[in-house]
Amino acid sequence: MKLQDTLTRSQKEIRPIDGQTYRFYCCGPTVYGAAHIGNFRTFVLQDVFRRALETGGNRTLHVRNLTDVDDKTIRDSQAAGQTLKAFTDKWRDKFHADCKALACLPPHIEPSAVEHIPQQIAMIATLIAKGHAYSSDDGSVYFKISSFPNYGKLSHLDERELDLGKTQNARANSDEYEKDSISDFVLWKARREDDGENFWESPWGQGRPGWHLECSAMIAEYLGDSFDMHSGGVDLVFPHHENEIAQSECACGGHFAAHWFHITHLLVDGGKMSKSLGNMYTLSDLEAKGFTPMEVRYVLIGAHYRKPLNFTLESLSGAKEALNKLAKASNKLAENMGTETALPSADFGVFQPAWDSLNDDLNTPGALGGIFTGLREATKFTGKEAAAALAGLNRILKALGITLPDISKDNTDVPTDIQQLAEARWAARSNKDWATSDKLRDELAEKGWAMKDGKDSYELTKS
RNA sequence: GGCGGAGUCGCCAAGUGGUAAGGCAAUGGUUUGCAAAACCGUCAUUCGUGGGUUCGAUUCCCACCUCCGCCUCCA
Repeated sequence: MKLQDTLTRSQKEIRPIDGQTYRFYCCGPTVYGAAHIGNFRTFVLQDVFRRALETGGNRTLHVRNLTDVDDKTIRDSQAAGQTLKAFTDKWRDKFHADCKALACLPPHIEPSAVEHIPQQIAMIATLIAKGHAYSSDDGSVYFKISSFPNYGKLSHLDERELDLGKTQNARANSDEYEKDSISDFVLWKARREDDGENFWESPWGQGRPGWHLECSAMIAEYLGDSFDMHSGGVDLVFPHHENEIAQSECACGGHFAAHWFHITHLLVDGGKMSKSLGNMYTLSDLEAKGFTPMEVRYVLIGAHYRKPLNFTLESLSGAKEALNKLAKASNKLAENMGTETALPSADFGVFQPAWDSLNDDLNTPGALGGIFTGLREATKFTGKEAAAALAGLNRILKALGITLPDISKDNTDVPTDIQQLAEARWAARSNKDWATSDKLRDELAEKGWAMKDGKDSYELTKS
């Protein structure tokens, strides 16, 4: 698979270092609230990346962390009057439920920061021993940026630019901790009054780990000093991933991630998403509006991951129809293949262009287009050909993580009163009593049921 | 101020130095008592604006406009 690499700013074929398993790390959520669709754009695209590899017959090792200790989790758990663990567990469970609803495969390993404090302390000790970090008087530990010449290679920021950024922002929060250089970042935060009971013992006193370090330590634990790919939202490029590179390369040697995959932020109605604008949707918000998680997923993969995706409610409605169209086509293929069976096959057939798009820098919208184009041809097939097409369709849909809505007619239970109304209308219609017939149809519509007339029978569907 | 990304039909969105995929919506027809559904069609001489290079640009170059991200703990 060809994939853009943030570090070299070029497309590279991604291959496993060990020649067998694609081992990659994705920065997971900070569990202090429900993730929003912007967060999910990242997680869904990472999921497609993994699915595409697996569909291609490859093995993967997917590691994604949970950030369950940081300023926000501590602050909000205290505000909620809960222990940090109770609070983060609750949001972790919500995150898992949302991921499942969005058809994201659970990572093979999902380490939590709190459960890896010893590994983090060990890494800090190594960094100090090697001269890349120092502790300050208050018991915090900082990474010494000047000790790592490659600092800035991922975000392409040189020292002058970093300095400029600082002066510009002039840090309202500049000094809670003491450090040698303002660019140095914290590895271990000394315990503060407002941390409450959330602190751990360390050689430098009580405190808690810095955010960047959590990931480096967990990566070292599960993926070692070198692995195939590291991913996250674009905003993590600097400083988070830049700092991870510094920590990990200095502590472990190795070349850390061979490939950097960053997903661009989405826009909502052409502008940025923000709480104050009321356009920060969570999955639950959208479900409350009557959309299904699969429709949300469809929209999220509807744009290339390196381009801004403009999320609108209108595109969500479009997704609903597009999924229905796919489901109909799928049923049509099943019907046309007769007694044949859609055996799994390595051949994509008419969907080969869709598969090629997916493998060309994860071009998901190109793949979706390829599916519809292929379907135009495939729905004319019969017997073996139709069976082969259905197998190909199932395979490409699986790679995209799309499951089709069940549009079979007899899957809904019709309440008795609705059934009676429908019978009454059918009788009126049979007697050519159009007035009564239309009136009853409206009545059914008000109750949320659509009555569609066939030649000799009718069909009731929930609207 | 620095670095980076984006502007393609009403909406979402691919793509390419050789004349614009796909989905939604819309719309015509068949069908229907009328609808719905289904099926068959139609739907960008044009790719933010202005220049330039070229036989030819939406695709390359320059300028400008607009939007977005990052510049120390935000996916």
